[in-house]
Amino acid sequence: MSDRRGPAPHRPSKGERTRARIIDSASELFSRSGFRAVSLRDIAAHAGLTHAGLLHHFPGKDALLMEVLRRRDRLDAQSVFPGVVLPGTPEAAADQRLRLLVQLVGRNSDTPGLVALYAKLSAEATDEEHPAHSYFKERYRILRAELTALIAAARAEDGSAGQGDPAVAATQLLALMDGLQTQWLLEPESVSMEELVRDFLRRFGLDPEGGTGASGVSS
Amino acid sequence: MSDRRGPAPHRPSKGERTRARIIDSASELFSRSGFRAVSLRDIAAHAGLTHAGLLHHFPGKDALLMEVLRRRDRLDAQSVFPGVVLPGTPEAAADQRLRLLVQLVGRNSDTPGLVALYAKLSAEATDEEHPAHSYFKERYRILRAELTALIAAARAEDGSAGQGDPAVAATQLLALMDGLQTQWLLEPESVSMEELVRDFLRRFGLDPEGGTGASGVSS
DNA sequence: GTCTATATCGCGATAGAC
DNA sequence: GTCTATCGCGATATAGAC
Repeated sequence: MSDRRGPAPHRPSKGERTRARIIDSASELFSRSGFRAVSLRDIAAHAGLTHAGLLHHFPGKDALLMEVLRRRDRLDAQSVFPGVVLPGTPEAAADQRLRLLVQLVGRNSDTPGLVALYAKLSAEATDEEHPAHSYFKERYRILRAELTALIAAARAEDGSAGQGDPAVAATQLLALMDGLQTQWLLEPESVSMEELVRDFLRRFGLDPEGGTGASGVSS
Repeated sequence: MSDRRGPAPHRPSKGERTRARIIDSASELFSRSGFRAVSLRDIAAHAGLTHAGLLHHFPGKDALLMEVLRRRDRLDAQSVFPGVVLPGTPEAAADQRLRLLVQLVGRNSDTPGLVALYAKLSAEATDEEHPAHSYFKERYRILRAELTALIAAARAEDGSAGQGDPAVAATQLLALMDGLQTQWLLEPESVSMEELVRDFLRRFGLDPEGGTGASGVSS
């Protein structure tokens, strides 16, 4: 009954603000040290309450993890695959979206903590029993499908058809991005993720342009 | 002295046999459930002693892990990079060794437990403080160097020079193999690691032959 | 040299007071 | 909505029995 306007900005209650603070803290600590190494007590202390207080807002550590993951994925996907996040959103031209993808890879170099978290989690989550198992399974399924469509569209655009199965290229591209993260985390100076992904795309006749000409490896 | 012949086969003492039994048990359990999920008590029980007894032979869980890793790496490297394991060993032709590499990728599909262990460990080990950090750093450095030399040699053999920097291809190939493992562990039916690696090599003008013609992805 | 028993710690989780 | 108190569990450290 107040005089609010606009599409329900939803003023947060105290509980909702606490919840958000907890997710922020969890995201930061998980990014810094991984899932297993961080305790609920650590997160709670960082957010300014006790671990029992935290458990009032989330049923358990696993549920908290999922919230952190979902928030990050949602933000990342928004730029390259807007249609997945908000169905019906018009998508940019394929070659423009390929550029965005390469940029996203480059931007990941600014948050090594989060990159490491994903690397650890996607490995941990290969266990059937891991709380995030089905989440990652679904995530890869969607990413493969979206990348396949993106590659097919990019080829249709510049007329270079028949360079092999787009699904094969998509699976390889996804694997390349994942694998480069491990090498880059171990030795950031020696591996330029962005340049190596760009080179890979060029080899598939998908030139995302804007390259610097650097080789992508040193040492 | 006895009438032994040959290069000192070194008859094992009781302690050495216990040590070997422990490494066997650790290898099996780590492969089945990963590093974190297996306790020293589990390993000790499997090897027929208590966890404190085990700690008499190894200073800690980490040291035990390293023994398991070294043994596996040594066996794998022997086929593709014999020169690294036994310096001075003559190496087969490059194109023959590429075939061995692809076969090794295919053979990994028979031991999902070990593949999962490596995936988890290489992610965990990106932390500076992880006990296996420098081991993995060195491992990737060596693998990149050896793969670079192998690719360069293969190109020299069949006369197809100037297809781009071999070091770039080597880094990408290594990343591809790692990344494919994650996807394959999550959904084995949908990802054929061997075929996707073969396809990648073909695209670089390095045809390891013997392919089946299957696409490497389904679903 | 080989191993066991015991003690201590920090974890995730729950119950109930305020 | 947050606290204190407490549970059972697994990892780790040490003292000392065989």
